[in-house]
Amino acid sequence: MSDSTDGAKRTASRATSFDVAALARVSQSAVSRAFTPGASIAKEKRDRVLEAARKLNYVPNSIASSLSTKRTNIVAVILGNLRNPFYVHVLEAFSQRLKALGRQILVFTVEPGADSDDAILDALRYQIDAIILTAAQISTRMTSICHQRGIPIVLFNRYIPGSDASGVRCDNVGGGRLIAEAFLAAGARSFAMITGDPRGTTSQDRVRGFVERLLEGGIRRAAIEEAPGLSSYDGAAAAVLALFERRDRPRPDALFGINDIMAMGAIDMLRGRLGLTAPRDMLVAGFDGILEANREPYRLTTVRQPIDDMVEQTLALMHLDDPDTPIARGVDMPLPAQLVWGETTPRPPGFASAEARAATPRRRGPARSRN
Amino acid sequence: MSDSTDGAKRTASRATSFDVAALARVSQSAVSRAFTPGASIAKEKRDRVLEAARKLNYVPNSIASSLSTKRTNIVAVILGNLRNPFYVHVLEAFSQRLKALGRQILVFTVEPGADSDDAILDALRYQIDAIILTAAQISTRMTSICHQRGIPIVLFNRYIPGSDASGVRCDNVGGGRLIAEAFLAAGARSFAMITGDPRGTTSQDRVRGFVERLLEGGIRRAAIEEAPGLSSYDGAAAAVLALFERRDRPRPDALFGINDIMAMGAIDMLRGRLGLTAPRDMLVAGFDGILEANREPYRLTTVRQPIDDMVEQTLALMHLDDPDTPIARGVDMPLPAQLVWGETTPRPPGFASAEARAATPRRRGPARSRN
DNA sequence: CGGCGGCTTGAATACGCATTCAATGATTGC
DNA sequence: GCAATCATTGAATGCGTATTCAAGCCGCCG
Repeated sequence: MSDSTDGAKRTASRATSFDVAALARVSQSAVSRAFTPGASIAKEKRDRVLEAARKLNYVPNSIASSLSTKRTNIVAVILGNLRNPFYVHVLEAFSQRLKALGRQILVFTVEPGADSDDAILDALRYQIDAIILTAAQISTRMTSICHQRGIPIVLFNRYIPGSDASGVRCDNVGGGRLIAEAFLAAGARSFAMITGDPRGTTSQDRVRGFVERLLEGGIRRAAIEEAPGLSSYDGAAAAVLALFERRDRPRPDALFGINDIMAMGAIDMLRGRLGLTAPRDMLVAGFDGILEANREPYRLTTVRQPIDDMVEQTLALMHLDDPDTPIARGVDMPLPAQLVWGETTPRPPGFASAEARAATPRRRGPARSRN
Repeated sequence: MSDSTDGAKRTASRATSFDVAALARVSQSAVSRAFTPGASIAKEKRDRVLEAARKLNYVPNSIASSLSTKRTNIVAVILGNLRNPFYVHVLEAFSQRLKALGRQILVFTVEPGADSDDAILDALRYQIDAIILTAAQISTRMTSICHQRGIPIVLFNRYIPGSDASGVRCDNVGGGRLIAEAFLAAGARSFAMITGDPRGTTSQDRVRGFVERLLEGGIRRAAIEEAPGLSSYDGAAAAVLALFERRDRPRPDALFGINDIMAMGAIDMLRGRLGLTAPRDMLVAGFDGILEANREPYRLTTVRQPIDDMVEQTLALMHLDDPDTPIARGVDMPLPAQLVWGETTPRPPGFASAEARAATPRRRGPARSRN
């Protein structure tokens, strides 16, 4: 375990391609070629190089490599809010896909509500090949700088009308409509929503779709309660309380949480403090389709975002493999959203049979092990 | 929004320090100095440089900088399992602290149970300044390579006896004892544990402390059920079922989930499928002290890991600011763990008063029935 | 048998910045 | 008033790799 040079300072002895070249009795070029797939080098010589590299524990220096190739194979992922499991799932999905593509991830977390300009500037210093932006504001100055530098930047789960940056998201308006429809089908009469950060089209679109569909059903009013402190479990819980303190309106019998984590906060507040259970005392629905919302205490009716498809589209927009492709500007790519029936709304007769559910074990079925 | 060169290919026009120097009529050295805090440069000249840089949208190239300084200011964080919110909180904590220290994070996710050697090699290519390893195996060959290269590597929430790598963790044995003690104080007679990955000292130590303390209390047996598919919510749920199918032992009246997420899975399975509620039908406790376990459906009694202290110790071990300090080898740094009373165990008389709880709203108030 | 194209190879160079070194001008101390 | 110290400056060099370029080598076709 402990070698001879025990108390040694950090000797920082890192073999370079020249060291390997010397040991293998070849040129440095040959070493470089040995580690470059598809490079022109005789098989026998490559083996000799790899052998020498192994002996020296040689690890190619990607930093130096990046300096000449002008590609780092690093993608920046800027996250706003890891308190919402949705974005954790998003990070996981990107991590998995980018690993498969041989890319690294530089993560940035930004205070929810703060703008992401600083994070983007940090990212640019590292010459990242692309930027994925979730849940954060961005200035047009930044998008313009990125374009000037040839860095693709894709907004995930949001879009900014008129912006140069492209965005991948789901059909939030349509999703909001699905929830309204489910509520109407269940015979609800009085409606409420809990929203988080009112900036951003994601939230607005969901509200719009919801209200729009209610209108078509003849419902002209819906209470909209904005949670304090932006989107969060706790904010939603507080918003539910506030909603119940309003005496000017009838108590709602259907509650739409703008995302699952807030719907969960609402459900817990309803049950724990107000003694109300869904769907008996109130219908509840969320949005996102996160794993956690399908667990026993919630079984939330929600709209599932097609994360995997969204991730794939995001990667496609970035053209990581052919950097010379012109960057797509201002593309808005909405993907279809799908209603997932849980148990916080009664299921209408037509939907009584088995439904596709979120990617968790069959509800109440024999639990399977894989996670 | 759209400038004149609309359909332009990726022009990749990035100003260099030479461009800035030319515009500011100074040498490239001056530009470098203008961006280096503490460098010797006249204030007036620096301003001139910064002005020119602004005009050109100049962003210093950290890659090139790293090549000469041999420091990237990047720290690799290797994560095993983002399905467990504990590690999400850990990532958040590191992200926040490292941002404050001006460092970037390169994240790697590793399949739970897989070894992390590949991720480490990838990290080394990027000349990261340090490695933080959570929830993953590591070979002695890797630790040795890291040491040879002068890269500090710190294991988070685990340690490997006899390894060169240092580790920061909490006192898992002591924590396990605390849970046993809480169960004993509540008068439990028959005990069970649900464990995940049996490799790794973290899980073993918790089991050991638990069993050890039970022995001291005169209890000689405890059922240990290993969840299929390693540590996970679903695995724990399955393990609970398996536990109840064992007819050879009395049904346990106290259940220790090796971590909170598994305890949550157990609680949901008990309640949803077996109709059992904690603490009425069974005492339940977990370990970690995650936010989620203190929500309404759980209110879990658990042992809180001092994440912030652990993060701080981890950073201290890495000596990011003085790279010439010899790397600490094989340090094992256990921090004290603290019992957090929830509602899944009865609180003994002495603890009836207010306790420090996790940061969520006060547990249920007067349950008003508004109907 | 001559020539041509394809595959390998190594020397040299570029990538963008930090830093060393020597020189200059400015300032202080005596 | 002069020497000595100090702050500021630019030219030059190095960091580790990829890539270009020209040269060497081989086999193959006509």
